[in-house]
Amino acid sequence: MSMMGQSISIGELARRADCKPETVRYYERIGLLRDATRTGGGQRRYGDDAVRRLTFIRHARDFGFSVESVRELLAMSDQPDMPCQEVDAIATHHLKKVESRLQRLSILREELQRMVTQCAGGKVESCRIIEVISDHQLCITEKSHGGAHDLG
Amino acid sequence: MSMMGQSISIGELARRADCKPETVRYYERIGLLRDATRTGGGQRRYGDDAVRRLTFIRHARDFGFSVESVRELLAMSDQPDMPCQEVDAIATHHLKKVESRLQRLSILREELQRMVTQCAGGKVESCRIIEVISDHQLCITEKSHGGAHDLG
DNA sequence: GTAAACCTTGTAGCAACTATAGCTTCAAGC
DNA sequence: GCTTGAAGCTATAGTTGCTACAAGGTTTAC
Repeated sequence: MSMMGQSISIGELARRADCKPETVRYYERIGLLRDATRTGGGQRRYGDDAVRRLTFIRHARDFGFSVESVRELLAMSDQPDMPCQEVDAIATHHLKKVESRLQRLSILREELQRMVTQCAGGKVESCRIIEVISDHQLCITEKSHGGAHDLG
Repeated sequence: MSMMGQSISIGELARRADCKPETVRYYERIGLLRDATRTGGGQRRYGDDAVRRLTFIRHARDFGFSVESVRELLAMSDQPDMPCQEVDAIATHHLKKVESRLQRLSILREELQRMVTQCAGGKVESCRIIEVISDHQLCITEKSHGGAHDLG
């Protein structure tokens, strides 16, 4: 137990875990963080345990674990005596996803590289990029590229 | 001009471009596809041009181009006489994004591999996976892993 | 005592669809 | 011509993981 008890404001907590107050409130709302104790005026105050917990969450998210996976990981880390098979299962599953995404992305890179390299810089009419997008036949791979999401 | 004119239903169109009717209606709503002609009863009917356009859209999306990029690519492919610099710029920009995502994902893979390999399969208390998530110091890389999104 | 900095809730927005509900229309068989 | 079942219609809400308001209330430092 720290001497200070619950003395950290939401802004300070967010700063320590490198996120924003809105995110902290969001995690509370969806039940990743417990309801904070409040001041007389209704503001949230946290202790060091909350800093650790939020740091764990942010780091797991940073690893790409979904919020639901983080929820499970948290539940398990709260049960230190349990065997860690499930933890391992979640991490392994996640690793597989990362690996398959990597594979599809590297196919995509090749395809895009080819497109860009072959574009002679003339008119749209004869643009290789437009051609390849128009005609799947021109792709190296038969299959789809996996719809590489959220790359802007 | 085809003999058939506008005779393809939304379901058939979706099938030909490998997507769902909902997606077609969505593309119409956001202006990627022009408003379809309608039967007396109000159902959409399409011609071969719509098949080509939708196929282009789906393929571009499959390449990971954002809807906004697709919109620009479509506008350009509608102007065959223009120089294709902008097309090239969009594709090159996208390629860069793919490359940087690839880099971050492969760092992530290493990190996850290390975690999973070092997990001895004992109790949660001493689980390497939980430890690494708890303590960023244990990571190979100083920086964040880039918050690998949407991997499930 | 007051002003700046911080906090509160609730709601809406982002991307790119996907799904649902409750209804209407179409095409084919009889 | 009639029935039936698949497919279509609109409108709206849900998905994921936050982020960004608006319109106020609280704390803290001077």
